Order: sequence, then C-alpha cells, then structure tokens
Amino acid sequence: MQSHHVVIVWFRRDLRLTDNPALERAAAGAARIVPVYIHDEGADWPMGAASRWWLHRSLTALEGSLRTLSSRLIVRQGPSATVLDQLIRETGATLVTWNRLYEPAAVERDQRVKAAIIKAGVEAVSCNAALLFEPWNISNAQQRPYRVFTPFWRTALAQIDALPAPARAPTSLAGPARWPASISIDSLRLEPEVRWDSGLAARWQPGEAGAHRMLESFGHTADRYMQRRDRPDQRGTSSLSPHLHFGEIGPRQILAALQSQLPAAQGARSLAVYLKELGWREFAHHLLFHFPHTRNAPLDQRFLHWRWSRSRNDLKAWQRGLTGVPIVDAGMRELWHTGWMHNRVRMIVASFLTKNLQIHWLAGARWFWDTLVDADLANNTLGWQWTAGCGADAAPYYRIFNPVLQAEKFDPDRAYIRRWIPELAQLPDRWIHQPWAAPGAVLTTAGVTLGSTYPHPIVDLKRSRGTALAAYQHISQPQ
DNA sequence: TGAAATGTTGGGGCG
DNA sequence: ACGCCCCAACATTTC
Repeated sequence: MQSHHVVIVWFRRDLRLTDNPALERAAAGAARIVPVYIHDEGADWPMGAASRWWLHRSLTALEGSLRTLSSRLIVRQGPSATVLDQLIRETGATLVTWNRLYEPAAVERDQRVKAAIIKAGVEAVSCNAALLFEPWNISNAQQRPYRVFTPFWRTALAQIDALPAPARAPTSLAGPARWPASISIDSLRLEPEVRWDSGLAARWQPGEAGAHRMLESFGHTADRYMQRRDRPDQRGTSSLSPHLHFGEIGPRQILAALQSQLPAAQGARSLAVYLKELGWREFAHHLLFHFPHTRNAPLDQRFLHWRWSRSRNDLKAWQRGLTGVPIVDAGMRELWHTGWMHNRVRMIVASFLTKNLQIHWLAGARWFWDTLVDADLANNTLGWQWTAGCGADAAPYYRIFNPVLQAEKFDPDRAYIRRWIPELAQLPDRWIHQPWAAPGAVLTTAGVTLGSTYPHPIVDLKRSRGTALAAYQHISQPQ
C-alpha cells in the first residue's frame, strides 16, 4: 500500500467523525491528517439564515471533537480549488479525501477541483457518506433513472443488505509537524446579527453528539412511528433531518441503530415505514442528480407557462402565519420559531400556497430554504414539486388538501393549534380549526375578534379549490 | 402522503 | 307482516 505522508480531509457536509469514509480512508495509511473546512459561498442557492446558524454550531462541535483527538479543524474561506491548492502547497499533502455532495453546482465544482488536484500530481479520493445508494447505481430496465418512487425504492431495497456497516470513529489522529493557519469559525459570520435564534437554540443541538442524542431518543419510540408519524402535536418523527443534511449522522448509521433496536413485529413494520422516508430522501437526491434543472424549473414541462399569482400580500401573510387558516398559520409559526416544521404540516402549507393561493412553488421553496434548519436542495425541490404537481411522481393536480379536514384528522386534540396560535386557544374544539365558521357568541366568549385578534381567512377554501381545479383542467392531459 | 360527489347497502321507524 | 322511506355508513367514482 502506498504510504501518504500528509493527507487533507476536506469536510463539507459530513460533519462527523463516525462512519466517515473520507476520514477513514485518510487515516488508513498511518498518515498525518489535516482536517479542513472551506467556506465557499456559491451563487447557486446560497445557504439560508437558519442553515448558516446551524452550520456555525456544527462546525464548532466538530472542532471540539477533533481537539479531543489532539487534532484541529483548519477553517478557510474562498474558492475551494484555490484554497485547496494553497493548503496542498503549505502542508505538502499527497492525498486529499472528501465525501461526495450531489447538488448540481457541487458536483460540477468537485469535478473541477478533482481535476486540478490530480493535475498538480496529488491524489484525490471521494467517498459516499451521505446516501445509502449512489444516484447512478439505481436505474430501471432501460438503464434510465427512475421518475416514480415505488419502483425506485423496490429496486433500491433489493440492494440494502449489501450496504457496508458504519465505520467507527478514529481513536486518534496524527497531525502534521506544522499546522497550517486557520481563521476562526466566528469570522465566517454565520450567526445572525439580529438574534432571532433563541427558539432554534431551545429546540436543537447541532453537531454529531446532538445527532446521536436525537437518534437515541427517537429509538425509544420508533416502534410507534407508524401510528404517530402524522401527528404534528407529538414527537412521532425522528427530527433527524437537519443532522442528516449536515452529515452529522449518516443514513447507514440510522439504519443500523434502528435495525438492532426494533426486533419486534410491530417495530419491524414501523422500521419499514421509517426506512421508506429515508427512501424518499434517496429518491430526492436521485432526481436532482439526474434532472439538475429541477432545482429551478418544473420537471413536468406542462407547468413551464403556468400562470401563478403574484400577490405579495398573500405570500407575506403565508410567511408570517397570518392567513386566517389555523393549521397553516400554526405550521408557519412553528417553522419561524424552531426552524423546522412537521412534514404533514409542510404538505398542508405547501398545498395551500400553490393551490389555494396559486403562488409559485419556488416562492415557497425559497422561504423554506431560508427558514428551515434542514433546508436541503434535493428534498426541498422534490417536496415542492410534488405538492405543486409538477414534479416526479407528483401529487395529481386534483389532490388539493383541505386544511380543515387535515387539521381535524391529524390534530384531533387541537394541541398543535393551541400551542402555536395562542390567540385561538380559548375556542372550543368544534370551531378552533375553522374560526370563521364559529357563531359570533362563541368567538366573543373565547376573546376572538376576527380581523382584529386573528385574521379573516385570506381565501375562501371552497372557491379557491374550485378555481385551482378549473385551471388544472387545461393541462390534465398527460404530456 | 385527498376531497367531494355520487352510488349502494342495510337497519329501523312507521303506516 | 310487509313495503316504503329515511339516512347513516360505507364504497366507488370523479375532479
């Protein structure tokens, strides 16, 4: 085996030490390891505010973990290729390792970086830390990428037993004789200047330790995942999405942990259902990799010339959680306060924006991008195009959520509404999901004055549904 | 990972 | 005892 003197491990969104193939590969040759993070703000979907907040803390956590191994995290800022070239010359590195990203801009950049490194006579090795299945390893009988989830996942599941076991964290990391200079994480200015982030801090612990704590706590109730996953008032879901996005934990680790914890029959069913959600994440990456334009344009061409509403007021009301439709407003406020929203509610607010309000899915995608701590280009694109009906395996145009029915079905105790919309808390169960329909006396008793303490609904649900259906009729023919 | 309209069934009240 | 109607409950179809 070739012996490498100094190896640069280029951290990106794989901010963990366990099950990190790039790190494992670097450490394999008894090399001196230089862990590096390069802050390289691309122009394509630059990181949103909530993501930046998370990244700041995650980098801090990673730096701390590396210090316990007598190592460091070298932080630099600038174009990745330039910075890596400098670092190679400063350290005399003969190998650079990293874990792959799959967004179009990152793929393109990494190809250029790799070519430049090799041209400089240095070895470059990229690994898979983020996905169970590489996007190019799943294809249909015609050797084409899938566009429908179910056959995609059937094919993928057939390969799942062949997955490598998660790697352990290194117990020590040898450093270089001389460490290259590093700037501070603070100097990246990732944290907000106006401190709106207290709600995020109360809810999340970014970093690898936080990820494992979250997985651990999910493990206690994962056997009831199937029954509780659609309840936004309960902690029925894993809450692992931001940790997964930043690679503080990998899907192989989650799978391995749950498989060992959920042997019972009911647990096994819940595991399959949860695993399917990881499958949607895989599918999202598969789609964005093979159809890179979909981050900005609909996969379904029939939607290219769709006439969306441009109402700034409607968009603003939606963003602020002031649409007058309680379940929608509750979701949008949960998002603003915690940087996260339950997936069931994401579908409801997205359907409301794109179908009832007829506002472009990209407007919703951009808002989510800025406010979600788990903002992920692949997942966000798939989610929004699915809801708008213009993506792969999309909801048919006529699938329009009724926010009142959804709320009654999935928030039966009204706990989610009362938590996020305190001004409606005194309304009886019968009316709290649709205050506009409540008798005047009931509203008065509950201290609610529509148009004053809580908005009138900004659209008529029934009429806007009809309008949307009529508009969709025009393109109801398959392409 | 819909909702609403329409169709069908079957029990019970009632003449 | 019987047929008729009503209507909830469930199933199917349509958007």
